[in-house]
Amino acid sequence: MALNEAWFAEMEAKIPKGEVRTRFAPSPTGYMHVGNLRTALYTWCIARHYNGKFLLRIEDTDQTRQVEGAVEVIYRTLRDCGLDHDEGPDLGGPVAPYVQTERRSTYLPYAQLLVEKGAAYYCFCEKGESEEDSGVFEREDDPCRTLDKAQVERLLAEGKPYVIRQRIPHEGSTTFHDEIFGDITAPNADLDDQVLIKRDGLPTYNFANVIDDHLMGITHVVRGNEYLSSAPKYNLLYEAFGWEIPKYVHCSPVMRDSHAKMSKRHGDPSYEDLIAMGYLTEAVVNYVALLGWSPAGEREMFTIRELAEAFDLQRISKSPAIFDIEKLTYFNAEYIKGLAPEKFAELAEPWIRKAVKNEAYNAAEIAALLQQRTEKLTDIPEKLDFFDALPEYDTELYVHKKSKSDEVSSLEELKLMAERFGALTDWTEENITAAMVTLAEEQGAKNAKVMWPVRIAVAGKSVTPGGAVEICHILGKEETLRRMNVGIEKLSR
RNA sequence: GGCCCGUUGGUCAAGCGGUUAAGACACCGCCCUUUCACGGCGGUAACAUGGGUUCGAAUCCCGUACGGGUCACCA
Repeated sequence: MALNEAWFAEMEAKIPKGEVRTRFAPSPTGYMHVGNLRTALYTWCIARHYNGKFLLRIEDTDQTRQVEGAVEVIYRTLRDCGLDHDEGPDLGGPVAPYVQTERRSTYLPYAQLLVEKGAAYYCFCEKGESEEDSGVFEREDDPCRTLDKAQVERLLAEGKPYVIRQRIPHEGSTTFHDEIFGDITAPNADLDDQVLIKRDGLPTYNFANVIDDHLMGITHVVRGNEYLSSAPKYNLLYEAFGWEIPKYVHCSPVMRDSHAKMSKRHGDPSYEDLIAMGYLTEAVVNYVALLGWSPAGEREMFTIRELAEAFDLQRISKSPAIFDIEKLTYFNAEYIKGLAPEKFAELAEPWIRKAVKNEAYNAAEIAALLQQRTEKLTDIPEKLDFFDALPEYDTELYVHKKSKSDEVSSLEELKLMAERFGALTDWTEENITAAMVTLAEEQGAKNAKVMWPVRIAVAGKSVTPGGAVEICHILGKEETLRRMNVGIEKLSR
């Protein structure tokens, strides 16, 4: 079959030049794991750092692994994280389409071109025939490797199913350069004649990637380092075509422990899972950026824009990083503390209302107590369980050495405070504070001697967000007095 | 098994021939404080291992061990 020179020229002509172009090229599996997110982030950072373009390409050449709604998860995650793309299936662009199955017709001609150049060959073997199953380590030559042109033409004419394989030299070695790992050399004899075009006519990942990266003008190929060992084969492909080799950036994986990567299979959280677990997007992105990359200074907190600005390929680490949810939690707490109070109140309200159904209790006021002591939004409800109903509690709680408080003294203080609270006409925090402080002063005691028992009485637990003043204020005068009387009764027994 | 890659405290990591081997999380202690937190201060804790090279090695070279990747018509 004759190759269409004009068509190749047309494809080449479309390739944008003179700018940094990176791409995030996920396979739509319906699950954006943390490692994926990090790869996307680094890829985006490179593009933004150099004022280049960031593209989204969907690699869906595996027909057996299509997942409903998977592409939406990708769009949603990228959007939520602020990883905006300049070109993609939804936006179009100069080198559209951006979905590999929609580009299916572009791969075969390139494979044929390779055959023409002698760098690939048709293989008519049955599936697996020329391939050993794992466990056998000696590879024999594919018999189709030596088929002559006439034989190939005849078999093709017969309509015999085929794949196209890359013809790897038996001799010599291939060296490629990786931005992170440096120069890596592998003996050609260890490389297999990988399939380029599958029996179903679609390209393999390895082939589609090279073709698309070239045709889309990708300058930096960022991906997981599981591709490190196939990189020599990509180089051979680029060289056979006479194309410029992009910069390779192979990132080491994000691990769940020292042995295994983060994975859905092990039940490790995806980006969306983390959000459901009460983590903030900004915290997740910031934390994930620091897994495998470190900034030049000592600063750790970065907005996504600052990450792009600070990003430097040289500072990506070679070794894998274990995902530590404790440190993520720390980042999250920092981000929560840094939120504008109104913003926090807005985010916290649904969680507050999970525990506090009584609308009389002001959510914004409760949020104010929570903000400085919340690590994850999901922690909120359990902190507030005492608002709707005073829990059963033991009078032991009234004993607190540091406050010089015990059951006997507490009974006294509660009685006196109940009286004074009862006399208050204006239930403001100032007045509540003043009432308690005055009593303490009169007794020549520390404020805690009064405040401790009051807080225990109104909350029924020793650990609460906020102190006696805030809680009493939110509960209101009536409920405060009622709870104090419950305490007085308990202590009188 | 071949090939490739990696290895600094429990974790993330700085370091790129001369450092008392940073910093952060976690942990522990102290201070602050109306609880718990927050915050402040301090502490415990590391160069996988054996050989070289060098006046000098966490940094360079080789071996070993351990871990990971890859060897699919999956990506």
